[in-house]
Amino acid sequence: MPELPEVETVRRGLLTLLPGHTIKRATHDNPKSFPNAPHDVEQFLVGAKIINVRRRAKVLMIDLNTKYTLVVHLKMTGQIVYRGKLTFGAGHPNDSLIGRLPDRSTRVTLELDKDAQLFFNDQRKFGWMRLLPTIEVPNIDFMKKVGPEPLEDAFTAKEFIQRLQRRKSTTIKAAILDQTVLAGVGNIYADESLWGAKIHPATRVKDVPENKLKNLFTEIRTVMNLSIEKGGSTDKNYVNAEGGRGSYLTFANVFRKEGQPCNRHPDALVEKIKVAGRGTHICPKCQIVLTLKV
DNA sequence: CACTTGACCTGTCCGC
DNA sequence: TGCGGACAGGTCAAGT
Repeated sequence: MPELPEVETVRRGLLTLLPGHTIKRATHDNPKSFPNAPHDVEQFLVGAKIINVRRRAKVLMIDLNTKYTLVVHLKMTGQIVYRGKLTFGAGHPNDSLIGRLPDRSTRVTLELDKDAQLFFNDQRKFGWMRLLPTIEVPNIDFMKKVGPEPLEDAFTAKEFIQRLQRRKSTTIKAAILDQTVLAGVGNIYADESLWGAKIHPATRVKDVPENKLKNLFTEIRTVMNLSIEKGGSTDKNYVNAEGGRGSYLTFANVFRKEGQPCNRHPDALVEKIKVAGRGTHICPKCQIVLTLKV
């Protein structure tokens, strides 16, 4: 569920809430969700002070003053939710969501000082939270192979197109979902950016004209920036660091809009198809598969 | 190497 | 209501 804009929204929330807190205790209900040895947890997590919260691709990093970092991947249904003493009071708008935590999807609970808690919830147990030496984080397999950050100024359309060439026979949707090509695009922003660039998701990379690839690069940035501004996309599971919802899907053009008129062609209805093994949303009028003759 | 498919889990929704 | 199957926003391993 969470893609770059959702993870970035969580990061920004946690950054205002966590630094300065000390971790008093950690409990978990599932070794796969939190695989660290109890010895390391006692030595480097319990008693540690949180000093920073960073993000790379869809991965969150909570830095501790013990030179260790809590690395978190939310995968499909993960949530990181903070509950402080002040936000947990009668009448707070998020009480209904965070008031009843922990619940049966809570995998890890961190007890913080000042009567606060940090919950890692994950219905499907695909996500994980790992304690690693801060200096080792860039060396884990995922970090070594993940591609550039799409919102960094240093990442250019030219480099985007070059990196796409490694996947020239696959579909353009599979290529932008490939985290080694660029970081952070998931199913929602793949569909939204391809609609924006008027490219059919099943088009082979090598059949997409270069000017459309340039447009796609711009669209990826546009939809991600808009989504961050709207606090991300909440469909079912995603919530921000305080249990609140994101509103991007209100502004989405095709994702989960099957049967509704296309915003560019009111006479055409958005269709749901399958591309790269994923549910895929298109306007059949402005997104046509191009096949160049070889 | 590039590409596709299934596996990892739990929950929900849809058709019979 | 109950049951079976398909599906859900991400990655990885194993297959061709």
